Amino acid sequence: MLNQQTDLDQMFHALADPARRAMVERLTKGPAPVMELARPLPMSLPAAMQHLGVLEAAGLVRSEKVGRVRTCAIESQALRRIEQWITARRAEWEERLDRLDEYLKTIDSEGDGNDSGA
Amino acid sequence: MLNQQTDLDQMFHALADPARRAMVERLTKGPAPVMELARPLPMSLPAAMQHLGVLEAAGLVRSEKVGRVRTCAIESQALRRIEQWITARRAEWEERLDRLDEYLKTIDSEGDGNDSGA
DNA sequence: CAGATACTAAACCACTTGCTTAAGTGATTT
DNA sequence: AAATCACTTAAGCAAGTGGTTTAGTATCTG
Repeated sequence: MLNQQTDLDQMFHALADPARRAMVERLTKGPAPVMELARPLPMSLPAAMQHLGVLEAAGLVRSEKVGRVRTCAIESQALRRIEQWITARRAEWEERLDRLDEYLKTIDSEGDGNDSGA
Repeated sequence: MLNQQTDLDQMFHALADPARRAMVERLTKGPAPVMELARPLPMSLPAAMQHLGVLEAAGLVRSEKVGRVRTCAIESQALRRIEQWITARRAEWEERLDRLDEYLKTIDSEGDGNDSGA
């Protein structure tokens, strides 16, 4: 529970790369071996493996090796964590706008038609 | 519409740093001058300015200079863009689980009451 | 068992990040 | 006008990133 900060760091960082987002997008359609994740990417297999490592370290993907094939799958809870952070910010933001709106209405009905602007 | 890829890269990257997320969190409470965003951070003012630059480049924050004070505010549409990407992935993922569930039910009712479970 | 397959590990290198300090600019206060 | 304030720019540097190639390790296949 302590280092949620670092968790978010890693998750956002992991998603800040098109190759890694492509992997995540592929994995939302179902599990896949490393080979299949790497094939469409314009880079060598070791490079793709490093990206996969970043996704796993961030907790966005989990994988298991059976025989010589490592099968990867998405960890949906991690995505939810990011979603929550963003939703919280938006909620705060929208609540603020609501309060501002209330305040403006208060001012509007406070005095008579006195124009104190400018 | 073209470089949405790059947009997402920049937005996720911008949020992958605790100093920058702190700035965003502060700004969801309302606009603030650079000074106020920089003060709580454990770094020099120029360093904080660079973080702010990353947020602006990503379109998450907009700012305007009046006199010698630059006032910053959040750009809520950008947050919504990220939220949409994540929500889309989760929707895809959950839809897949639903389909899988349907499929399993199909198999289950295919034969008679044969218990094939563990 | 020879050879192909699917990763995995290691060494390396160009480039970018994330700070720093020092100096500069234009507004505002005294 | 002089001093202060709130940035802004620039130069520089240690550390990290994102790729490469090369070589190695277990599987499978014939």
